[in-house]
Amino acid sequence: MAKESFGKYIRRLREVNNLPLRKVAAQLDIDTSTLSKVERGKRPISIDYLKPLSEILKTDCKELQVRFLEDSINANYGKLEYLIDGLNEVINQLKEKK
Amino acid sequence: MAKESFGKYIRRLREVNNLPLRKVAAQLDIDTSTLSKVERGKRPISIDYLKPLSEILKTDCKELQVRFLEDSINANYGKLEYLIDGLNEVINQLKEKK
DNA sequence: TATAACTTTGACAAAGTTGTCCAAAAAGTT
DNA sequence: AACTTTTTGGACAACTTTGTCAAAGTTATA
Repeated sequence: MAKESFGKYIRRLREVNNLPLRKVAAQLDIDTSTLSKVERGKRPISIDYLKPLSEILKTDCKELQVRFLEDSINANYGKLEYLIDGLNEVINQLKEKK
Repeated sequence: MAKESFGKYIRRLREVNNLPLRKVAAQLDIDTSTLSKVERGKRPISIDYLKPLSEILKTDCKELQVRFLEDSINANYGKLEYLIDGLNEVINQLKEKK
């Protein structure tokens, strides 16, 4: 079964924390409607909001990034035939680089 | 040491094949100067050109995709703290999905 | 039901991207 | 050196993306 999307994930967290869109959006300094669209998958979130969002939603920053990447990579590179191989290679490069 | 960039890679292949920018660009149906910029890393290549490009340059389509991903993922997600973890997770998801 | 708070929708502006065109620069040839 | 071919640079138009605003729709509650 397919994993919960990024949007549904952050909506769920927001509801768990009993926060209205209004408050979360204000803390991120974006418009309520923008956040609403992100939650419903109508548009991607910008990468810079991930860190603050994880704090606002009191969630693991890593988990949030991982979920973001799942959506984003699939949207951007889903067409590629050799995506898995490419990702593995990228990981190898990144590990060497440290 | 850092790996050869995507641009340098396709330039090298083009030169090995003794093809001018003009010919490769024409086959891709893009402007010569666009391809020139891609080769010099002044702009990204659009994903749709990868397959035809691999044919024109007589190279392994997989290798080309992998090199493209290295550049592209680094450019788009390089900032993320947990990039490696995220990529691993994405790979797991993709493997399950098949 | 009336009211207030929350959420969604779509038109819009600003900024960023993608690719073209053409002139200038560089490299190769005779 | 003159000529031809290849490559580069930058201004431009078309398109896409990112986020805002305000009005309309929903939901919760008194």
